[in-house]
Amino acid sequence: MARPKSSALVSRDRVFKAAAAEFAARGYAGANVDRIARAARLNKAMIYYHFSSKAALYRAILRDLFDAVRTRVGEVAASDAAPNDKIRAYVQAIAIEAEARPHFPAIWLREIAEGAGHVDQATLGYVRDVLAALRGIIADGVRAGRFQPVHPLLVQGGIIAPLMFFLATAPLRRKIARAGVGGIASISRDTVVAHIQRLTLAHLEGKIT
Amino acid sequence: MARPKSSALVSRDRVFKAAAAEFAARGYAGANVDRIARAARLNKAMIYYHFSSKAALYRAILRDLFDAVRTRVGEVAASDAAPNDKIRAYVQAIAIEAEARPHFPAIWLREIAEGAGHVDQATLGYVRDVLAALRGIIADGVRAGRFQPVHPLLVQGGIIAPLMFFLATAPLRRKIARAGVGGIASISRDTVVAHIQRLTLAHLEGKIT
DNA sequence: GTCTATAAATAGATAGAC
DNA sequence: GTCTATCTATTTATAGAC
Repeated sequence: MARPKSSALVSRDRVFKAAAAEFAARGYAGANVDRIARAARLNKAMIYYHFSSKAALYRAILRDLFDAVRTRVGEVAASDAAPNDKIRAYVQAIAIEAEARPHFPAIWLREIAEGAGHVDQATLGYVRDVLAALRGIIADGVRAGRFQPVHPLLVQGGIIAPLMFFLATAPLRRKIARAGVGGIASISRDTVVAHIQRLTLAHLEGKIT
Repeated sequence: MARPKSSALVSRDRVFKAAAAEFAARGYAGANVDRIARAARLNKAMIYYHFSSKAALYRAILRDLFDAVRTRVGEVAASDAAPNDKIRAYVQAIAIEAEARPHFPAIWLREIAEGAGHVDQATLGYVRDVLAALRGIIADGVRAGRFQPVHPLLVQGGIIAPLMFFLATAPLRRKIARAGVGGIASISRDTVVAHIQRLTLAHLEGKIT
């Protein structure tokens, strides 16, 4: 069983999860520590017992998020798959970590909007590692004569921006669909991931004029 | 000269501009009415004189933004250009309106993150019109035998998400570049727009497997 | 139209008991 | 580890003078 020995872990984890949802829904400034406490079925003081401040709590969530992506993306880059399969896996890796964290898309979008204002040095390092992994995959493909030498950030933006857009709007699209507007919700996660994989590979393989 | 007759217009406009910058930088909840007033070289009471509340001020900014896109995109759809040129012009239209409003990308990203929580009925109508214009352009292309019948929202997400990502991160990328990391800032607005135009057309023309 | 002063509510953080 | 009570600062919004 994954049951922690100490109840401290349970309570800390409850704070973490509740805070992630609150920050995603309302942003850093809009998040309310009291509301986080209520959602975690605890009181405000417990939040400051586990985390030193609202800002530190938010930074912990950011670190977890980018560390997870860094780890999984690093595994993809280190594998011995072919470059085009690595790109497919790279897109999947980000989608998987995003799905494991419902707060991921909204928080990511907000940090972009904010110029990464809450990102600390550790997290910034993770972001750099992610970009370095992608750069490595592209370089391999170029060496193998399969990819064009395109700018990694252009590739990264083409992957993560639409992916986060579709994941973040999924709840809204379902709501609109329920309100009677047909068709808008009928784009599944798999459709989007497959589409982004194809588009990214077409770009890298120079199939786009 | 475009000089307004009454100074009221000048002051209202100063509030509007200062508020747009504040909302973009800090989000709705993080925005501070006093700071908006200082930036507008006015006092807080003047904001409530021109706009009835912080929420109403924000909604006015949202409406202006989506109305501008709706108008320009509507002109593109109504023109007699070929479908592929209309798609290029559609991408350009959004880029142009975004550049005319430095606050556009950040506010758009935040609204997506928030599930369009501040979007009122009027603004929602503008969003629908934008999507309808794109749907029309695609339908024309399909009738002319030039486009595949792809989902308009998939196209829209593929255009606007990366576009807003690159526009929103431009200041941050410049900052990182100044701090010594080379290469990251070297993606220009024109490069991004051209890239998105090509990718979108490749998608619509079925050039992607 | 523009300002100062202030009301009223909210929210981050801490003290201290258990 | 967990709680209640509270301090303190901030912030939206308004009253009322000029």
